[in-house]
Amino acid sequence: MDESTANGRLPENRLIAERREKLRRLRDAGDAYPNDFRRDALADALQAEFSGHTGESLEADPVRVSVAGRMMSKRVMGKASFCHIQDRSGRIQLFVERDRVSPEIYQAFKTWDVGDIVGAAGNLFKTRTGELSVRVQDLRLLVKSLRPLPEKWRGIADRELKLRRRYVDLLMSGETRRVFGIRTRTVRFVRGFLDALGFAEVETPMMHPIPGGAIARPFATHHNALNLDLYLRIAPELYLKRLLVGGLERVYEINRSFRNEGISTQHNPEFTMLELYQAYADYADLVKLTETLVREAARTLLGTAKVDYQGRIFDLGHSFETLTVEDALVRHNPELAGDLRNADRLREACERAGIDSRPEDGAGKLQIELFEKTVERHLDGPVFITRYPAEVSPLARRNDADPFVADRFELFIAGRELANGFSELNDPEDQAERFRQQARAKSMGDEEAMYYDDDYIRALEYGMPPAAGLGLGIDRLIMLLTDSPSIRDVILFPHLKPEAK
RNA sequence: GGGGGUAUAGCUCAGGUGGUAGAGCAUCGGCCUUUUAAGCCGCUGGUCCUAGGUUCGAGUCCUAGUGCCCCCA
Repeated sequence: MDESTANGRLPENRLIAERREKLRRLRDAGDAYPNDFRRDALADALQAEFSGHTGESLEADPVRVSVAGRMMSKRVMGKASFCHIQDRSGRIQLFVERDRVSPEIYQAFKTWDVGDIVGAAGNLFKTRTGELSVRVQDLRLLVKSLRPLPEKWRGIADRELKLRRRYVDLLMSGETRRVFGIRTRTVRFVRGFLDALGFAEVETPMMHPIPGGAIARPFATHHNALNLDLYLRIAPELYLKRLLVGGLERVYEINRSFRNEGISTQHNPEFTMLELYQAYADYADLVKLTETLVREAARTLLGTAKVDYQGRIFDLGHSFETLTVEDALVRHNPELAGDLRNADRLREACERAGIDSRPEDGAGKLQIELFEKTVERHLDGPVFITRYPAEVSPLARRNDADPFVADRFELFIAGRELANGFSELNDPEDQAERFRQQARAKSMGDEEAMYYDDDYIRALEYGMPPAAGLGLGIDRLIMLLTDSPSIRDVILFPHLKPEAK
């Protein structure tokens, strides 16, 4: 346990106090935090280029390098020592000899700690065991680390500490670095994929006077100067569709959105989503686009369309199955065949399944409640579920032949919703009526129901081109690609309760 | 919201039935010029998550709480 110091600064223990004393001596000797060291090589590039060289060739044709990084191990053997430094690319070993760097520097080196950041220059060579290393001629301490790193072999085992001190986790865990490397490259892939199709990346407000675009509870905030209540966005949808009205025709936003809901292995209060809108396209076009995007993401990031997730293989290489909401419901609730739009029968089924329903819920809402409870987790997929009830799709276009349903789909993989898309409702009068229904539901206590958005209706009244839109959970896609069981594993700093004092 | 698990040294973990709190790594001191979980010798280091309770005595048993993890809703 950390002890508070008498002067009320950071909690300290003996190890930190010892390092702080070393820092004090460094300050006395000069600049303790220099920023004039420059390296000319990264560890992995050196490994890639010179690991294949023999010791003899490196002696005959010396390669001088400057490297810098955090000291991750240190082995002092009398008048010579080894240590490994880690930079953003990987690790390389330093060989430090007293009589080469000078007795003074060697003596100082012996007092440095694992975790310190150092810069070194010297010639590459091969050790007796064949490891490419730097025979150090110049060596400097660049940053004194005051806090010890976790135990070198097992790293951080405490899950909470991994999340709270992600900076330490990133230093210690190659697996964590792998996951976030894939995250970075996935986002880059999505941008490249959409840019190539002529989509424009845009940024829309995160603070909304009227939260909209999804069925969810918002976070509230306040603008002091304007004395205005605002909400953190639950989705960028209504702003992106205003851009369709504005003629942008193909837009996307890789957006952070915020939903005031519970936290679980599948939910973080803030999460990253892709939303895109394409004019002169319908939901079937976006089914194809979604399938291609997910498949090519796997191929690009993993080199294969067969994704190993939590011990099971999901093959994204074949065309994905398609199933309607009602067919899926009957598959798992055969007794409902023929009664899928009978609200009374659906309500009975909901009660049997332990679902609380509201008296005002119609057949569509009840269908979806039952779907989420009895069907979703069985959807290994990849499978597109289509024909969602219009009642639960207030922003989606109705199906021409069957107005009970909307031209909407969701993609499920491993029992989880990964994407949601539909043909957009661009009839301003129909949209106004759907907003009125939502507002009624809100006034009757449905906290997730939507607000009536006047400006959005006004935008539609100018005329929004026929279009389709898609939302895709980036965090969930990355969970799939990195074989991560929890959303917290793919978010650098997931939400946690405040640290206990 | 309900159930289960977990919390001990800086880190990773042991601590049958209640009886002076342990190991490895790290730190500190000594030896060691090709090691790589380096090695050898020696010394340190603890609010046993918090608050109550039972008891002569609690890391251990009981109650409540808190963080984290898992399952269910």
